[in-house]
Amino acid sequence: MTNEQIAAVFDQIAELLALEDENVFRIRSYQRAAEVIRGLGRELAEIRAAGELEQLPGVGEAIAAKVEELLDTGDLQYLRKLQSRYPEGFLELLQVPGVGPKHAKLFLRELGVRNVADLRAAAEAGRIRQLPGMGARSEAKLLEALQNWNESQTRALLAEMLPLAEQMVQLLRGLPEVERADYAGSIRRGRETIGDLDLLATSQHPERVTTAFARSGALERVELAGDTKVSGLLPGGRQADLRVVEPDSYGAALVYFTGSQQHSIRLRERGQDLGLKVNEYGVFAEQDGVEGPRLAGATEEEVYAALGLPWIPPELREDRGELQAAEAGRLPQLITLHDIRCDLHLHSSYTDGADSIAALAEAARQRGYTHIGIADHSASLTVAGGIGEEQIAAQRAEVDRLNAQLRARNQRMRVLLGTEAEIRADGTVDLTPRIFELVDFVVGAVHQGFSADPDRMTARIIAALRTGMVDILAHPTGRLLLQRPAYAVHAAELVAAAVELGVALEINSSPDRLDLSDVNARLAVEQGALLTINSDAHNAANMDLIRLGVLTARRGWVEAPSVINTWPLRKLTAWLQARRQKKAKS
DNA sequence: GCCGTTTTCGGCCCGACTGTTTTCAGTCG
Repeated sequence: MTNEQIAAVFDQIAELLALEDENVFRIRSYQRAAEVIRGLGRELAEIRAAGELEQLPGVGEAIAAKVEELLDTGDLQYLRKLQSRYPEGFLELLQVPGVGPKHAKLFLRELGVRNVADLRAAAEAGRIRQLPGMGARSEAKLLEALQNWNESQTRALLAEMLPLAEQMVQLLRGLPEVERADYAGSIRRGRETIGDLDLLATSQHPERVTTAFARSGALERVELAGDTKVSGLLPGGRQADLRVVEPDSYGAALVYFTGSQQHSIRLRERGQDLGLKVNEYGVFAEQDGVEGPRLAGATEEEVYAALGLPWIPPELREDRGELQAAEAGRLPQLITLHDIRCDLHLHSSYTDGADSIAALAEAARQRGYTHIGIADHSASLTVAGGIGEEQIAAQRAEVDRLNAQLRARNQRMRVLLGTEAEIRADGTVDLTPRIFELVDFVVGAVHQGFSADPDRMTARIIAALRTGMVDILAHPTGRLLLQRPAYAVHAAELVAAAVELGVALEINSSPDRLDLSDVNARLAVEQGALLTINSDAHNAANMDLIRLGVLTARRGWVEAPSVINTWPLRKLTAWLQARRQKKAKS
């Protein structure tokens, strides 16, 4: 079983235990274990083989035993037992906004509601309002939630939500009484998919802002509106939450609403140890349960400082060791968009790209880059109009002409020519070494035969790397977010091979790829792999997508020096030269 | 269920909002 599958089992156990009205801390243990497992770079099977399961944070004797059972049998008796107490599909009820374990069980017990369809029928028949603790209002809210449920239940891609978030922040900043406004939540942390949009504003009069926002029409439907909080649905059905606090609390609120929840919990626990209370309004001295004066709150830096920590970049706030690193003064110097000097995976109009090489070079120059790499599809990817040696030779001539022109105009921009080769099912590459008479570098990629099992896929890619023909491995795990699962290969083995062979692993910035993932990027960093962050743009405008790749890299604790896109052109070409010489010798 | 250079037992983050059971439980993040 994959880490993701095992994490999903623990999430399910947590939901079932909540139905059982179990101790909340026991429930939280399973949730925490699930999150820790999702954040692992290594596969659980490997960690188990090394006898290190119980060394994972949040994994003790009981959970370790369950991991082992899942790895050995692909099944878990404990889960089966819990599941057997509820109808199939019952847990889906908990996905309906406003329905928690208590109500779900009430519906089952009193009305025989077994799934979402039953619930809808009961609500439409007016039977919910007859239940103890429920009324006509509860029933109406439930019906409304059910109506919007389908459209809002899937997560959205980061790229889809970022513009929406920026738009909302602009709107908020334009409201009277608003002093500051920002987006927070998982979008500020740069997560690859986003569940809902968290917005934060400051004002001396929070209630005026929440009222104005609720009336602004920004939300298609307002679900909840209080003095400091508004929730509702954006056009398109995405959930949005606005919180408004006073300026003195801005930093504390930003920390809190940026999360992650686990990061917030760790901060509050740390506060407790120091005799401090941490909430979204600030850090307060606390004695015998009595809240003392506010020690921090206006800025994030101040809040972290009150807890004896340096400011932690939002992308790291996942409870994946960032507090320990901060305490030890070992936070990474995260790569920034500003560090990027080039984009090495661009498609031109020679194949399925929209723009000429010259247009791409100019777009890159405008972005402050000093060089780019064209990597059009090679001949065997016919669906993308892949090109053979003859056309690559024509590209070479054009690139040489263009570089001469750029030099003549004293423009600090150079074009490297690459090609995106196919890694075939047998682990060979659809090119011969002669290609290096024409191109400066080769990007290797798998575009077909994805259904192969992970063992075979891993062997296939590593074999391709061993040919020495591949300088950059594009979108290494082949996932497609919200479409195709993340584990097409054994990432850890792939990283090890890339390190051994000096191949750069790509963080592909396509919105539905972001591959390597944050977790795998971190694994690569820890193993000392070279990385490359590329847009994979098929037109000049999409070169801006590299921002997503940089966010993903930051989530993976990536620092600039290990990313070849941050290197000066001279260093990059020297690296490629050295690889060619090594290949020639072998 | 996990965790611990003050603990191997007794803790475990904190607050907003809603609807309804007039004092709070349920849900959410």
